[in-house]
Amino acid sequence: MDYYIKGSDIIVSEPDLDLDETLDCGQAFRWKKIPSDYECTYTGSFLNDCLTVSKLRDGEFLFHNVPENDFLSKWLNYFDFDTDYSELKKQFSEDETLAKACKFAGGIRLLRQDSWECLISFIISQNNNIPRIKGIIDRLCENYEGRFPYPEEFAMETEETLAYLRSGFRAKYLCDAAARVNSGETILGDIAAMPIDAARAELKKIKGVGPKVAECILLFGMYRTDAFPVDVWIKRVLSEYYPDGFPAFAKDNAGIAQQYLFHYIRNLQTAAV
DNA sequence: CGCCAGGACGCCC
DNA sequence: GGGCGTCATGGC
Repeated sequence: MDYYIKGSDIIVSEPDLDLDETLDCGQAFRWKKIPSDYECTYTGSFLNDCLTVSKLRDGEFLFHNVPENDFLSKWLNYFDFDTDYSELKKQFSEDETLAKACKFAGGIRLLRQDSWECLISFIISQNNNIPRIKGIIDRLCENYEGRFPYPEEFAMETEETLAYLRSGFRAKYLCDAAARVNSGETILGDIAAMPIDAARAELKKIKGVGPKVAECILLFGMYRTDAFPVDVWIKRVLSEYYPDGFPAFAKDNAGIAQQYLFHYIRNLQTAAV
């Protein structure tokens, strides 16, 4: 990744980034594609921090009105710009199916999101579809002036006060999660540093957090790249392409490989196989 | 109208 | 420890 400053903006060169594939692939839910004079523009947030980013051309992006300090301290990390995805994809491509997946959606990057925001977001995600997940999170943030509520704020909510979310049976899970985090019974920063099986067990103490959601929090909210969320789509991939198990060489970055595979299998009809 | 959505829980055996 | 009905809500 290279960047330079142009007025109040930052221009970023990064061949291994596609905004659609990265910001609208089901790992984050607060990014919106908005009309603009550019080929593609997204606006969204990460906790309190808002950003508008446009594609100028393949591999070149405009970060609107971002001070260099903010870019270096927040967005560089959020977009995982210090990781060489070309190298990762090269490693993955030893495997035939992964090679196809990387070729199909090579602009996916793993966003380094906030663990608290991920915990809430992926509790909402269970047995739900992406448009509705986004709607619920939109209503939540609108209620907090467009930002994501802090644990101490969310812990004040009850199933009744959360009715406006229309999150259904998940409201009681959200309350339990907020109460645990706010009381210190669950310390997400500590969990992020635990051996992965201990971290899984600790996350699953939260009501509404099962194997899949725990894995998503580890991968998307704690940058545990060895976490491997298995949903119906990945189950299909595993049974069809990896009956003898997932390739061991990709184990440390299995979660990132999972992102390519998830996108690939979901769009298999449009992917030139 | 029924079916499904990046699942988890509670209860059953 | 695996199998199964149930859980709100909304888009199709």
